[in-house]
Amino acid sequence: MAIHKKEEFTQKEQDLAAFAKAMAHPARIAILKVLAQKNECICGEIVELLPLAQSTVSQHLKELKTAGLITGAIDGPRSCYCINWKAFEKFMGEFSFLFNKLKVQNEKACC
Amino acid sequence: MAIHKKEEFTQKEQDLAAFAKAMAHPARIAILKVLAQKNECICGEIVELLPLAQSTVSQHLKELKTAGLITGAIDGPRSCYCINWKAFEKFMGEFSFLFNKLKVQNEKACC
DNA sequence: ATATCTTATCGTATATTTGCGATATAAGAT
DNA sequence: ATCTTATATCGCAAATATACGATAAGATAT
Repeated sequence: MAIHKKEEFTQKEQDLAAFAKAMAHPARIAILKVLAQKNECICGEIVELLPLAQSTVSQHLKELKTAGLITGAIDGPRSCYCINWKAFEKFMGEFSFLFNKLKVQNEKACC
Repeated sequence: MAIHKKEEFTQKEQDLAAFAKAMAHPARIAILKVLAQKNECICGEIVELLPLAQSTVSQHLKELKTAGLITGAIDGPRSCYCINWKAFEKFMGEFSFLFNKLKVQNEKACC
């Protein structure tokens, strides 16, 4: 790859790609699903639900947190995570804007 | 990574992750944007619009096609690509179902 | 048949991701 | 202070992704 070319795209393109990347792994999808279903913020419960080592789950949580998809707070000896609904809304909205809106106009694709 | 663990997740989780992965690069977001904006199916025009070599763009197109996000057809000496709106609708719908629906119930997150 | 134009594929270098065990950190219990 | 419990981080190995030039393949024109 030599030199990254990612910087040559627009900020919005990079942001959408980063959002997608954060979800581009079944483990992270599964984590988000758990967090979405249980209103209570979870922590080590996730480790038990996933077929992965604790350190690996922690790494995935960190990635989701860095991407802004979830929030995390320390709760005594354990950590508590929640979905960041606002970030979700923002990105889903942008995707819809980019594609669904255009779809209405251009439904008849040529191939 | 030694052994892939992806297979240990549900098919739906894997599918959503694959969909997200296909969009997890600004170049592919940019390609989708171009295809969404121009109703005409494009080909080498994309190469001119992106800051990437022709072979790299071709590779990204292949990934999008493999993921089912775009369709491709040979048109004389050139290739013609279009967005697969149905796949888009399907995946966006699943994301909405997974997260937006739940959001209504659980808006008051604890962190 | 040859030349040209467009796109796909191959080979390869480098960067990033994924996963785990081991270890650190931090809070609470004994 | 020490032990346990929960979580984060480090270090490493293996797998994937990214990018490009070179080359192949296919269509059209000369």
